[in-house]
Amino acid sequence: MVQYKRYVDASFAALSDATRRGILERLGRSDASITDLAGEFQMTLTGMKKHVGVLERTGLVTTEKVGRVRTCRLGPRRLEAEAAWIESYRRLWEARFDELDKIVADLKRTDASLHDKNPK
Amino acid sequence: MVQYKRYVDASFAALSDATRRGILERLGRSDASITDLAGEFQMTLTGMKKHVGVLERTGLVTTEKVGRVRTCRLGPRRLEAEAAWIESYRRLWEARFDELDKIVADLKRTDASLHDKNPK
DNA sequence: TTTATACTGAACCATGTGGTTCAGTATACG
DNA sequence: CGTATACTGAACCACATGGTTCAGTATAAA
Repeated sequence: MVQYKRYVDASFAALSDATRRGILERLGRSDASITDLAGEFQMTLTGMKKHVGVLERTGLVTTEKVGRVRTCRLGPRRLEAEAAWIESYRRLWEARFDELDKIVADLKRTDASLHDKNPK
Repeated sequence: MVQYKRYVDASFAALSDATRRGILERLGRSDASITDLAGEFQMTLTGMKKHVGVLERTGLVTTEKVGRVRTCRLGPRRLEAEAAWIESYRRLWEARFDELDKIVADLKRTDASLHDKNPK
């Protein structure tokens, strides 16, 4: 459970970087080597390796080294827990604002009846 | 567009901390002061103020100070862009793996016909 | 065997993060 | 008035992040 939370932490953190989101989108089109990715995102190999490492640690990317080249592909994680958290938050948000609407409506009613009884 | 990306960056970063996700869930139940939140999440007022500041900057929380107390409530942002990104990623992931399945199927077919022509 | 390619790791750097303490300010209460 | 409450800002801390350079190692190609 704590472990679960940490995974969500790590995934959201991984997604908070535009380059890493770009890498995921890129790997959605086709697999790529570190050199490919470094070229496309204008970064040193070392820099790209680090980003791939972050994505790999969260399970969003897997890699395999054959000869000199390390091929990167989308990993097994599908952001289910993250999608679920966001969806449940959105429902919470709706519920909360419905509730506030009700309170506002009540206030308006009270206000109206005050005006009825005590206009001024 | 760049600005849009930065907002997504900031939201995902804000969500990468379990305490901040907890604060959002808590505020979904009812509004709360900094003192309330600091007590519930066992943290100093200053520490909590910082978390609220992060959430406020991303629009996930709004606050209003009346007298001595600052009341925090859920803000206008509903994580639409973030939910959309994750959903589109999940579709990409499905498509990519369907494609890989097809490749594997092709390989199996080729392999089978090789066996037909050249059993060994 | 030499040379070029592809990656890797260590070390460094500036900046950000998640937390603290301490010293305030502003407001409410008696 | 004096005192307690609620927050705020500055400063500090250890550590993480996003990037770099530089010096390797391992493999492929000529």
